[in-house]
Amino acid sequence: MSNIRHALNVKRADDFAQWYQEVISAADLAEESGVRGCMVIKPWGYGIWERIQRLLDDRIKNTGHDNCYFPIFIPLANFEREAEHVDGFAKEMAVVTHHRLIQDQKGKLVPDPAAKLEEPLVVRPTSETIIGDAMARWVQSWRDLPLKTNQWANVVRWEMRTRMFLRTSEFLWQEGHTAHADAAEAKEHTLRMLEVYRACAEEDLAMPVIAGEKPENERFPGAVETWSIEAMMQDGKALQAGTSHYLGTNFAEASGIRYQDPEGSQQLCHTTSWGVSTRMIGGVIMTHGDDDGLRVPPTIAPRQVVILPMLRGKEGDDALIEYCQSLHDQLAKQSAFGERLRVLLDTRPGKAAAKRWDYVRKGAPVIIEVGGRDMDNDVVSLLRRDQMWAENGKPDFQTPTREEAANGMQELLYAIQANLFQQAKERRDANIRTDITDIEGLKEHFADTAVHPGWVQVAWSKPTGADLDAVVETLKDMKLTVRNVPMDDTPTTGACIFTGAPAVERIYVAKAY
RNA sequence: CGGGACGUGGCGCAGUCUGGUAGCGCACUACACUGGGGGUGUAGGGGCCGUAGGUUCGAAUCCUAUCGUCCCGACCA
Repeated sequence: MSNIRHALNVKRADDFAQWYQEVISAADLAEESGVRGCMVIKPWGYGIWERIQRLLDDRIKNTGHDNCYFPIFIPLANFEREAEHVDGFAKEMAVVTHHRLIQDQKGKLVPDPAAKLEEPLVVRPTSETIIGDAMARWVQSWRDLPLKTNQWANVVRWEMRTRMFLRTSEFLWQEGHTAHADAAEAKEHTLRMLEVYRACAEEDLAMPVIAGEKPENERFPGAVETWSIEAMMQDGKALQAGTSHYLGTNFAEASGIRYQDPEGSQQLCHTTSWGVSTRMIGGVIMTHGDDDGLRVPPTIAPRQVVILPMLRGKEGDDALIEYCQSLHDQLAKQSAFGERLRVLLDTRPGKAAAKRWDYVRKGAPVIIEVGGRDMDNDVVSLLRRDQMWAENGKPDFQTPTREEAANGMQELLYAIQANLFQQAKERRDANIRTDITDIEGLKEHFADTAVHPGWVQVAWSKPTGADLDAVVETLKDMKLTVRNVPMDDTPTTGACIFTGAPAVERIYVAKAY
């Protein structure tokens, strides 16, 4: 046990925040950019994002959406139209005020006063307003509805405190925007996209989530309802991994999105918006990472299988590479999860044993090392990243024949995917308490640092306004937040843990990212 | 944005208090040895010490400003 020499210097149990950063650098996912709050996403990290994009984009297309692209700059006046929206975002906006630079007396480049924009442009923090404008043009008749669009884009929110992938000033995301004829259809669509996110998180990212409705205080600025998927990280904190909003007619009114109904009268559209971002990658790290680095689920791994020939820089290398190449080709012809296998044969000079640890840290699901002796016996040495340590504290290499390795790969990848999900789900379920019925109990539970705090689901009366503010304040003192009310929540009885009034539903309470 | 810490070769650090012009480990390069495993040895390459001013004969070291990073808080779809 303790004689295992892990690939990272920091252990999750010792310092989770530092471990998180260590994984990002050790797995070569991203690095600092020198620009406050902005990061450089490196090939392995971006490769994971591309995988998520591909899989989610398919799901979005399959639910009837087409991709568009809207400008990164939004006229200030345009942004001003929805009051709550402005309140929510005004304090974190990047603003463009000039369109030219000139050199001052000292030779420094400064904005040219003569090139000041008459109306400043804001860098989009989200695109409801500018897409609303387009929708107002595109929608005339009830026959134009529903209008279902999506865009993949970057957005900017001037964050006070940033953390790689979890909260950066600039981040990449997908934002869907739809317009519907009535509330029922729009609400139904909001939930449909929430379900798409749930499926994407659980099936593609192997990250179990709770899908549910956000309480009033956590709503998106300008939304009537906000729904989310919440994932539990290994330190017990909750991560909001995706949101879906029913916007009512708020943005339709602001942008004039109207249609003529079959009877000939003008009606306001009901709109929705929903998004997931590169934050998902932070979720993958904190869901699947271990003391040896990242573990990437096969569905989103840029490379699912890495083959490392044990080269010696001598004659014999060529035959070994040929042997590995044939394994590579055999694997690359196969499929799993409805796609061709992604296999890397790494023939760069260097020791296989040394390179192995790079891929362990990156979390490649399957690592295959092949030496001369393997070749002679027509076998390979195969390491499963999701269960890589043997009893003796050494990497647990299996030695199937080349045929067995090739023929069993699809099944192996399915098994790894399932195992990662299972591990995460068991850990989450083991860390949810549902038996706490008073504030004191809540305090005790979260004060005891010896116990993994996780989440607590409590009965509550769904307070609003000032009553809700009081609840939020109470929780804040304990560094807790209300997360969401799960969709499959059954009617509850008893008293609200906060107000004492009759409870109407059960909500998750947790520390959060 | 408030409090704290920090910024020295790719990474991790020492040197800063007591100014004299840069060092260690890992990584990297070459060669040799080794050869089922993150190996060993020898020899090398790489840094105007975040940036800009200032004090001084002389600044990584002292002063000022500024940029960036981390932690705590406030804030946050």
